[in-house]
Amino acid sequence: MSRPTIHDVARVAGVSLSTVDRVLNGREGVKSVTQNRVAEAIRQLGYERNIAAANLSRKRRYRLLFILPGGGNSFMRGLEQEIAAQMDAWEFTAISVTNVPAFDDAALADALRRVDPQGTDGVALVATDSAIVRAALAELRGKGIAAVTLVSDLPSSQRQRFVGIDNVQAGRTAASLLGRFCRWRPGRIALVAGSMLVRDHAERRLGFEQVLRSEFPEQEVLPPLEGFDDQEIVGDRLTDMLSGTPDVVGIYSLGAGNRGVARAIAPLPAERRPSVVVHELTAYSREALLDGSFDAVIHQDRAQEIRVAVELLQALIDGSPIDPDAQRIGVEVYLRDNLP
Amino acid sequence: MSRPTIHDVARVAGVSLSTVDRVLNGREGVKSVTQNRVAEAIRQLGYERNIAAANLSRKRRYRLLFILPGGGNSFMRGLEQEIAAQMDAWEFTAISVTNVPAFDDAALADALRRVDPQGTDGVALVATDSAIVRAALAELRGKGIAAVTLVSDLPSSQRQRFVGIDNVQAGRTAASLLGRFCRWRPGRIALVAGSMLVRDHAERRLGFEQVLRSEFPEQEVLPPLEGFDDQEIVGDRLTDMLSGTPDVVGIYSLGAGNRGVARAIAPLPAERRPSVVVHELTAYSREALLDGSFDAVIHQDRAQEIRVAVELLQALIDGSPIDPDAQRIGVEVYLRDNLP
DNA sequence: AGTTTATTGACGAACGTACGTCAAAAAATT
DNA sequence: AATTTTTTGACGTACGTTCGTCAATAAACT
Repeated sequence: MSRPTIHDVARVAGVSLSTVDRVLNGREGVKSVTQNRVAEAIRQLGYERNIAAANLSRKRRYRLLFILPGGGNSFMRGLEQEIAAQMDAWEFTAISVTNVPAFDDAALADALRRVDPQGTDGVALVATDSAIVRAALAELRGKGIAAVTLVSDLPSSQRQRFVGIDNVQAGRTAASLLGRFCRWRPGRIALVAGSMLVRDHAERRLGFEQVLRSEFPEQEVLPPLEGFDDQEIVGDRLTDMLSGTPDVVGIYSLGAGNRGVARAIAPLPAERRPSVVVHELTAYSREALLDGSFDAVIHQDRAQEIRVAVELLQALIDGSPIDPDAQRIGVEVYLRDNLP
Repeated sequence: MSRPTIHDVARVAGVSLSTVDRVLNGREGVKSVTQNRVAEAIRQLGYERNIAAANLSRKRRYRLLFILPGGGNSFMRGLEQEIAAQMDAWEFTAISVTNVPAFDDAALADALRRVDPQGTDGVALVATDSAIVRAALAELRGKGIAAVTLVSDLPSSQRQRFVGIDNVQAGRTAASLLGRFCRWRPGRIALVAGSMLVRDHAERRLGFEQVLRSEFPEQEVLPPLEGFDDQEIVGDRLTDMLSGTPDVVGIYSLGAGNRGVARAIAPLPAERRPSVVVHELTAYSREALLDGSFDAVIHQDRAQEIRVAVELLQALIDGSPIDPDAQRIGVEVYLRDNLP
């Protein structure tokens, strides 16, 4: 009736509890014939480890470290809050957070080198793309510490996984929306980026232009306006552009600086108002959706990103199997009417 | 360093383990002064129950029953698969599934009455709106069995919670999308429903018309076409309508019958093709998004619905507190480019 | 003071697993 | 056959909680 236990496995395999335990936990000193007997009993009974009991017994503590960019980036601060909020939902897991200056690869590499191998089992970091970070990451992994990248990936490094959205897909989705919003309205489309030096932004732009070119070839995309994720700069430059280019019917803002976008379009008369798609659902972008300044927001679920990162690190530390589906972070679309 | 246990609580409160246990589990026979002392110690230490250990000890088994409409409804079959898939992810929980004929309130009421009060702790049902179902539900609850409605609600009944999307919000979202897709293209909008007797459909229509009337008043909505969730009927009636009404620029299909919608629009020349928004992401609607027949799909996450239903029932059975946020099922929007 | 009742404590077994120690048995080596 | 090595078993303790029993104490009644 109830789930089989190691006792049942031992009985069926005709061995002692100790032997089952040795097999189960990969300890040495068991003949392969016996191992097979045990494995067969497990298969036959459909035995599954009771993870709760196992953790209870070994009193395992996963000690994880999150390394996030500091500064006023509201997305990162949101992530931090999310970690704090989930902190005590994780049994057997202690999470600490370190801040490093944003876009500073040397500081990040330094932080990685400083990680205490005795007191840390796994690290999640928001990567800055650079050779010294790759080197520091390799060093970290050499000490036997698990590592995943979060939000921003670092390909061809020693990081074991990446947790975050597919930014090309995000850009494609924005194009898919904006293309449809503006399909029957002649005009051009403006792109507001933070900086093309940031990997995420470059990928989003790529995806956006892919789809717009192939599916909405009648729509012209203006060259991207760099706003360095600063609302002042975004506001000023976009205001400039809009006054010089009266036929803008759509705006895609693929970085931060949502306030700047809102400020630039506010003075426009209703009939000239372009359709606007931005990134990240926050208190501000939410308001802007509700009052009609923005049409859609592309979002990534921070809570889920943290959850997945923690679960992934736990699995990597244990060497237990990983479900590739469960790791996916979806590109979410919010309009005024399906806000959570 | 590690989390406090009941031992710590007992020590700090200056009482025995038994007393802490009695307070924690709401057993009687503890003076309220002592209760307060214990409560204070808990607060002071930030003690949190170790649920794994608790469940391990009490070897609790939640025995849950899901009652779903039978038949070929692919959404319901998907739910069933989801239950099967999650089955062994739930420790201490045994789930069984019963099918009843769809839209048959007598059969549903009968199934509810047949529930074995000894072998069942909680029930999740897809409700059919009817008085006899309400009566059967009240009877069930009278036997001390927890009950939640799933996907389709039954307001003002004894059901303790509802798990599913807000269908008014779903309709609003569809209108928000379709309104924007068709904003600069003169024409009318067609509505394809299953039947207005079904609560979900009625709510979706309500939300759709709310938003379209208020935000896109220039767009005219045609009276809804009833397709009874049958692709043949939907296909035929929609084909008819489209030939008689050449200025249809948007279609919202708020029930099943997606294949019928696709069939009706297939023969139209590209420039007359309307924007199409439908419900539920399935293998078919996915294909239709990819080949451009459909523009957007409004979706509800079946896996999450099952997960929430199970967790909710567990909490209701235990009488433990319920996090209202965690129960929410979001109205998801999928385009060709953010498909999972 | 004596009696009843309410409250508290002490204890032990159980849940399923981990892990360490020591001895017994089996196998492999001289 | 004697010895060493490998493999296995037996057993105990621990993890944090639940739950039941029984005794001890405190408080509330005659």
